[in-house]
Amino acid sequence: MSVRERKERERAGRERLILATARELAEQQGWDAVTTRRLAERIEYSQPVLYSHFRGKREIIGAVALEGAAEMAAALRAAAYAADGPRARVTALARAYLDFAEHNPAVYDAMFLLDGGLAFAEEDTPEPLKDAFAALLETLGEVAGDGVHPGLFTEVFWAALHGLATLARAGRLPPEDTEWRTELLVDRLAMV
Amino acid sequence: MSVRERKERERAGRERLILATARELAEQQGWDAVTTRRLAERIEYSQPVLYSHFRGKREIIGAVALEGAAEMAAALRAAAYAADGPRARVTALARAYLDFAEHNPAVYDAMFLLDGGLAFAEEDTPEPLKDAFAALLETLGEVAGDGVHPGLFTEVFWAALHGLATLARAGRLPPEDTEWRTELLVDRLAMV
DNA sequence: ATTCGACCCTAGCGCCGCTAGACAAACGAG
DNA sequence: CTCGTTTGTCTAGCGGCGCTAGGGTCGAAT
Repeated sequence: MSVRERKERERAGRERLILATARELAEQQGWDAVTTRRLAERIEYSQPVLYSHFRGKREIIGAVALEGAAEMAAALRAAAYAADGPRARVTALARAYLDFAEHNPAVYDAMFLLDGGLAFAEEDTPEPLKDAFAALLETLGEVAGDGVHPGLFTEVFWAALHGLATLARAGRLPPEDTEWRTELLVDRLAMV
Repeated sequence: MSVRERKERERAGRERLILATARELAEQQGWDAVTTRRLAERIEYSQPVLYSHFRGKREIIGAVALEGAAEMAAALRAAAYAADGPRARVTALARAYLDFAEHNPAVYDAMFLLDGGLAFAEEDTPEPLKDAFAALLETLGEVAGDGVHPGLFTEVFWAALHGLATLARAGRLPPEDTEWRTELLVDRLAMV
């Protein structure tokens, strides 16, 4: 019986290794560089081993995205928790969101840009994704304003953050004004 | 002399054919389906012909993006022109933007999601891109609010629209509330 | 000790973006 | 009109991609 347990442990460890390696490679050289061959070589196994853990590359991206969602949720909650008052909380939340996107571009792409085969905005949405949205909702819900549905407000605020994050990272917005853009967004959207 | 002109005309026509075919294929089946082989087959030439017009697939995407930018600028101006008053203009602009993204997803992706090898927010940014931003600026500049730089405000508004467009299209936002999200965004961001 | 099954690897399929080199058609010079 | 030469296009192929079939190895259970 213990033999089987050891094997399961080893298998789980290898799965973590695959994901950590994929993520590292993606952050270093972009997702295009994450090929099944390179990934297999880095973990020192052959390609088919990857397919005994994941259906394919999509599913690997999806798994990294879920990891990232959990981390992002934690980062957002930490930032909001450390700030006093609704207004400061929203600002801290926005900064934390944009920081996460900037410092984990590959993970952010896995979550929101690439096709990780994940369901969104449906009942079978994976828990970490729902929880990341919930983390936004917790802070943003209290500044939605009278008569505005908190969920809807959170969606709009999130979309704005997402737009800023992706356009900035793609070089489509001048980098120096990030802070002012964030302030303007919070100023206008949050009813404080 | 007229021979050379005829050849140049034919060549330009073929280039338009390539772009139109690429765009059509992308809208029908997504950019992943736009392979140089398929594209060559559809235009009834061999693959290398493509490379006599464009450096590679990137440049084809970039060319489609520029076409799209010009179209989008025209659509935005038409919508803004047809509306009366700043507030109505902004709403019309936002709707036009989101409509364009929804009805031309492949072109929108070429412009903002994929790598078309284009420079943004720099002095050598291609004219159509600058003009599309200008079209936004024309309407949004007048509702930026006192003391807020119109360009910065336009960037923020644009980012919000971009976020709504991409998240909605990727199925990351429930589709039924699009109109309300747009209204909320305009309500809060525009100082009317 | 032998059987058996889980596990992993080698090899290969059909695709991709892209390019070298052969070849034909059209041109300009005599 | 003929004959190089240039221009244009095609066939064929390179290396790499995601993914999978099938065979061999090695440890566990009997």
